[in-house]
Order: sequence, then structure tokens, then C-alpha cells
Amino acid sequence: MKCLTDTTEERIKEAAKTVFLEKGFDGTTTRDIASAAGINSALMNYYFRSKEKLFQSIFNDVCTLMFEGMLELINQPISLRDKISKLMDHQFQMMMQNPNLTIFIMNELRLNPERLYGTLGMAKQVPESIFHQQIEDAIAQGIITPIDSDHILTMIIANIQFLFVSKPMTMLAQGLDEAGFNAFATRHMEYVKDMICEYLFKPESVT
Amino acid sequence: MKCLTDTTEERIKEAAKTVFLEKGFDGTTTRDIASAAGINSALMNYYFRSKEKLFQSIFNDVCTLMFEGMLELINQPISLRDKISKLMDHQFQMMMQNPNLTIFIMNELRLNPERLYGTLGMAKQVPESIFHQQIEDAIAQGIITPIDSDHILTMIIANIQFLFVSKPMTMLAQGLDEAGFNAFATRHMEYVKDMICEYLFKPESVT
DNA sequence: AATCGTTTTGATCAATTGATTAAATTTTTT
DNA sequence: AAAAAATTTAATCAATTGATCAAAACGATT
Repeated sequence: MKCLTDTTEERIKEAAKTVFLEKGFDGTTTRDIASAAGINSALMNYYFRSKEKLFQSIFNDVCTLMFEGMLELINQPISLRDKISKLMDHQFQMMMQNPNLTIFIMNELRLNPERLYGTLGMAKQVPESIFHQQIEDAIAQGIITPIDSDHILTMIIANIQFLFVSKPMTMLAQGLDEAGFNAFATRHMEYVKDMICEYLFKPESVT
Repeated sequence: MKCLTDTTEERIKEAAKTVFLEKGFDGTTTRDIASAAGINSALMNYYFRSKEKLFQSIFNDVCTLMFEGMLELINQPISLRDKISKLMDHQFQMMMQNPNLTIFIMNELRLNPERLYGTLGMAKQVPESIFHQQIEDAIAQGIITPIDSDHILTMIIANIQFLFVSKPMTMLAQGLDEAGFNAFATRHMEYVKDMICEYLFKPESVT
């Protein structure tokens, strides 16, 4: 699949990403990574100094993957309604492709809060975004229910992300297979979109 | 604090629960547990045959703690509005007391899906509850928006649980301390309650 | 106090862990 | 092609892991 820059370093990172995401930091051995990458296990320490350093590198990449698209969208000059809809679509597609991205990140942050400092830059950008200003303006104009942008973002993210955080549980409780879950998730998204939009844009403006 | 049945076995289980919840299964060593319980590390294998067996015991307890209250509420003969409100309050209080209960459970299930079989009993009860019937009746009577009860439960759970799953991230992004987060969470709960109820009970009945 | 069953301990096991080393191999430069 | 630098390997290290065992300590019963 990936043809560009097929260096050994990249091969190790790809393998490490796969294994770390599947087993977590504590559940992964350096030999797991080495065998997944098809290399001698000493080679990992040649390129990255240690398991911890390699993990940090992967973790940064994964956090970027998680946040960069969202941050871009948040700062785009489009209407609030559009923005909210696109934010949800973007996250949904991201999670359909990487179903355990969020639980991996959240759990590693919980186990080792120092990793937060790596994501500090991205996290801090959210409260100071165009989105935030748009919300305040819309409230001032009486277009949407008065509510802080942090709460709106939390609503958007929570309703999508938790769907995937709890995916195994949901599949069991409802007796779904992979396809069944995807159908459920897709349907749920529509409900959530309606719910959030109807809540925000409550006093419906003139047609 | 706990005075009843202060047996060695209980001491081990309490210590194990604390350590497992903090560090996860892979991040916990049997010596961690032994020292937290103040016992010789061989004693753990005397009462529980292995680390895995001890974990299963803890994991069952934790899942019960998570679901039993919710299942009780779901089957109570109270009005739908009341039930939804109480469901959210109950979960919120539970999570305020055990902030990483959910992420622990969801992550361990992800790492080792076989653990699901232990929770199968509880999970299966949800779709066959009084709550489910209440929703169908309310829809038939045109009281609430037509939507499957699975989606409603997912909305309720997601909006609360993800608040705590993402707690470290939220605190960082908004620069909150413990008290600040609790205030944010409490406020968020009110918004979410409003949002869900307004969405469900949309065509407001006669006063 | 002697005996028996239960509980607890210290010592230790084999396996696995992350990491290092020196040597072998490949690639680049001269 | 020779020399130098970069990459890769096999072998091995010390530390930690989950688990076991025989012996010690404890408590109850006789």
C-alpha cells in the first residue's frame, strides 16, 4: 500500500503503531514490534532509543491524526450549521476507519498523564478558535440557545466517540456483528445530528 | 472505613481493585497488589489461583457496580421522563465517585474481548427491559419522537460517560483543576438533560 | 501440651522483559 | 577496489515477571 519513503524507520513506526494501538503500551513487547516489522529486535533501539521514545513518537502521530482534521474544520470560514454537521461527519468517518483511536489515546493519557504535555499545543487551540467566536456571535444574535462552545464541542465529540469506545459492549448487548454495528452507528449519527441541531437552533428563524 | 468481613481475601480484593483500576491489567504486577494489600506476594496465589483469576473476580465486581444500578432503574415502574432523568443522575453520581470506571472496563474489554462473556448476562438484560416497552408505548401514543430504545440509551450513556473518559483531556484543553472540572461536568449534565428531553418529547403535549 | 488443619512467609524457579554489545553485513565515499 | 560509514544481526545482559514450594506461624480441637 504505502510506497513513499519505505525506509526501515518507517516500517518500524508502522508496525509499532499497529501493535501499540492493539495492545496498549504495557501490553506491547519490543519483540512484538520487531516481529511485526520483520526486523531484528535490536534495530528498534538503533532508530529509537527506547520503547518509551518510540511510543512517544507514535503517540504524537496518533494524536495529530485525531485532532488536526477537527482543528482545521473548526477554523474554517463556513456557517455554524455546516460546521457542526461537517465536524460530526469528519469524526464519524475517522472513527469508522480507526475504531479504537480514541479509547487508545484516552486510556494512555489516563495511565500516564505526563503524555498530555505532548498534546498540549493542540488541545489549547480548541478554546481559542473561530468556532468559539461564531458561537458567541450566534448567541448574541439570538440564533442559538445560549451555551458555551466548550459544551457544544463536548456534546458533538461525546455522542460520536463513545459509540466507538463502547463498540464491543454495544455489539454484545444488541447481538450485532460488524455490519450490524456499522448500521447502528450510521443510524445513530443521524439521530444525534438532529438532536444537537434542534437543541441549538431551537427558536427556528423565519423561513 | 470498611469494617465488615475484614478477611485477608477481602483485603486482597480491595487492594487489587484499586491497583487494577489505576494501572490496568497489563500495567499491574502481582507484587504491586501484594504490597498494596500488605501481604506476602505468595498469598495472592493461595486465595486466587493466578493474577488472571483474581482479575476476573475484580472485573466481575466492577461490571456489576457499573450496571446493576442502571438495570434496576431501567425496570422501575416510573414515568419515562422520571426514568430518563434518574438514569442520568445515577450515572453521573456513580462516575463522580469512580471517574475511571468506564474507561477501565471499556479498555480491558477491548484488549481482551473474551472478558465480555462474564458481562453477557447483564448486557443482554438491557434490550429486554421495561424501559424498552415504555419507549415503544410512548411512540405508539405519539408522546415521543419515534426512535429505538437502544439509541436513546446510547445517547444517555454517551453524553455522561464520555465526560469522564475524556476527563484528563478536557481538564488540559480548558485549563481546569479538579473543582473546575466538576463544575463543568455538573453544568454539562444540565444541558444534556435538556437536550435529550427536548429531543424526545418534542411535540409538547397540552399543559 | 500434643495434634491437626489452615494461613502466611521467605526463598527460589523458569520465562520474559527492555536494552546493550561486538561482530557481520551493506551502503557510501574516496 | 579499498576504506569508511551506516545499517543489521546474533548473542547476551541484568532486572522483573508470575508462579511454586517447603517450611514456619497460627488457631482450634482434643
